[in-house]
Amino acid sequence: MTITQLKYVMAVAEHQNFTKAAKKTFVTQPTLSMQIQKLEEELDIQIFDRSKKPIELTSVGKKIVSQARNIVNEAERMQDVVDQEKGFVGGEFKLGIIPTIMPTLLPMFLKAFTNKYPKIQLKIEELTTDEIIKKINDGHLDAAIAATPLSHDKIKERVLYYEPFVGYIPESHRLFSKNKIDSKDLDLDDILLLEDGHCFRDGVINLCKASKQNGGEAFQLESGSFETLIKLSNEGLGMTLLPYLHTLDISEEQSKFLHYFNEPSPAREVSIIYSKSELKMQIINALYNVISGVIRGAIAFQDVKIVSPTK
Amino acid sequence: MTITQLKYVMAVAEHQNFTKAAKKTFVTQPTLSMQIQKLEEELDIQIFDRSKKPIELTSVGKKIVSQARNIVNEAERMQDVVDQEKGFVGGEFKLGIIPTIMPTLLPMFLKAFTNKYPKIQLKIEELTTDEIIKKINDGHLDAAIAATPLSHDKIKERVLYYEPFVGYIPESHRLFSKNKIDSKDLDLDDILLLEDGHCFRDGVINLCKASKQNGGEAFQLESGSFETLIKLSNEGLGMTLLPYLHTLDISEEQSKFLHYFNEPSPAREVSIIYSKSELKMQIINALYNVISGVIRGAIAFQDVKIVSPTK
DNA sequence: AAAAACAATAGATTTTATCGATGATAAATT
DNA sequence: AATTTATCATCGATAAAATCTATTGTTTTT
Repeated sequence: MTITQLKYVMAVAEHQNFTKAAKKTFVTQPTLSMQIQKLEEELDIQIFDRSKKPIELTSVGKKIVSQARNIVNEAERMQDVVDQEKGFVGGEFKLGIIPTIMPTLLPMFLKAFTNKYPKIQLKIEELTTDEIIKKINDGHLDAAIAATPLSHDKIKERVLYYEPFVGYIPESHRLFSKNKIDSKDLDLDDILLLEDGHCFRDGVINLCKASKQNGGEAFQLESGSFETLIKLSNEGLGMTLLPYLHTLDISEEQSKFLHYFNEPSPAREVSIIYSKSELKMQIINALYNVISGVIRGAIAFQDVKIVSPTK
Repeated sequence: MTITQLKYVMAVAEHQNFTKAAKKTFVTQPTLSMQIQKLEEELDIQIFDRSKKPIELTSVGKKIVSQARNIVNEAERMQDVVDQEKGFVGGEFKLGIIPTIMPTLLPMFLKAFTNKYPKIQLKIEELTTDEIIKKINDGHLDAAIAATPLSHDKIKERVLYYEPFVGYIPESHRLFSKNKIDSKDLDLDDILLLEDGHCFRDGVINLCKASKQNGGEAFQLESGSFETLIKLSNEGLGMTLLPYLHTLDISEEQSKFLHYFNEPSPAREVSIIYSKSELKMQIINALYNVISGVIRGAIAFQDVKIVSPTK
């Protein structure tokens, strides 16, 4: 059994196709066939069911792939051990970020980060929480920034900051006169929400449900971005809730519509999350340090009440 | 990097000698030299310091060997995965657990274990340390979980975790005002103990005796379970000491009576123990891996001072 | 029925691992 | 101080392996 064979098995398992897997691993298809056959022979067990079309893992095969991932992960960590000694932090690092965090957080830390760690090539992808969890588990992402807690047993979470919710309330709204608002004031019926799939939407719904017993009413309006929500709100179609960092680049004249919550303010917990296998921990630590550094200057500490980001 | 190379490195590290390591790995010495050089070249780092006269590991070398062991261990588990499927690992396995570990540890790992190894039928028995030793020696137990070190010459021990002692101190007690306690503060006269026969009792007694010279005074009160000790303590009859895992399911209101020790905290060493004959090692390894896995998430690493569990 | 897709096989080639022999160096012994 | 011994590195040869190209045999799609 060689590490190479294990990588081949993982590639074929992933692509369900020898030819494609061969391209990905930069060898020819017969090489994959041979090496995988050799491994199957050595273990004396069938990893793939080649009668199925597309090719499938046998039940043992799934366990073998899972164990192969363990081995390969540990093997890759060897390079980390060496890098650590050399003080070298670099290489490619794939980071996922959920859409409601991406546009505000990324510009805050990206420049500082690439400055401090010029040898790290960050590949950043905007993904939903569900996609992130999948990609972290299969190794297509090294880490991600998302709203937590997710309490997912294969994923570790490290809290970066707590981001309060802020109300954006047009003059026409019943709550406009209140200086500070309270979660008890909220009513799902007149809050503009993001489209389904955003965990921030789920957070808002959880927040409203926590105080009142709302049924499953249809929501009036939904949109894909906070910018649109603000415009709709300006049209008098209802209030909306924004994550705090989004309120920082709202224009002077519109900022009078911002209404903060009484403490403890509802907030989302934002964490850097990564696989339990703890690969590339130096880079994750570097990200953690840089991000929590810039945030320290942007979000004043306050008493918050965390809102769950899941349905 | 190949698994073979890692095994070579481990062998040389162990024997501090290429020639002997070569014999153990059934290859010639030049093979070892070459392969280890190749690995050093690939990682671009020196693993061994060949100027030292028995050859020595460099400081990175030590870390590399440790990581190599991780990789090789995971690689060897691949065979377990296959064996399990073939029914090689399975059947009955008799595990003994001492009473002060059973109720907290068992629920933590049992489900995960039977899930991962459905073909193993665990038969678990609650036994005292003395009974366990007897039953391991005569083959009535395959392994057991107990407080160590026992230094029993026919029994092997493999440490699972270190479990700190935690003080449970009622308001009426002289130590209640101290935030963190110290073993020097302890006085056997006002500590509630388990009944004779529990090694945790002996651990506590050893801990107290280590700091003060107590005579053989009669102890005020004894009980068979921590739950009772806590109740007695709440009645103001004295403080007691609990193993850390027991404190995890203490009610919110009572948790204010918990007082942790200053580091290095006294702790018991908990190990899986088994006969030197090393039968059914795959299952023992499986238990070790699953348990140390769940514990890693439950007990934060800290500096501890091991308390002997024997009279 | 023909074409396309896909994995297995065969044979050739390159690469790699290992071996035996030897050389270099440092410690141990005489 | 000279010699022997122990120990690791190096060299060239060889056996083993991994990989490649070309091809065959199925199965699926058109």
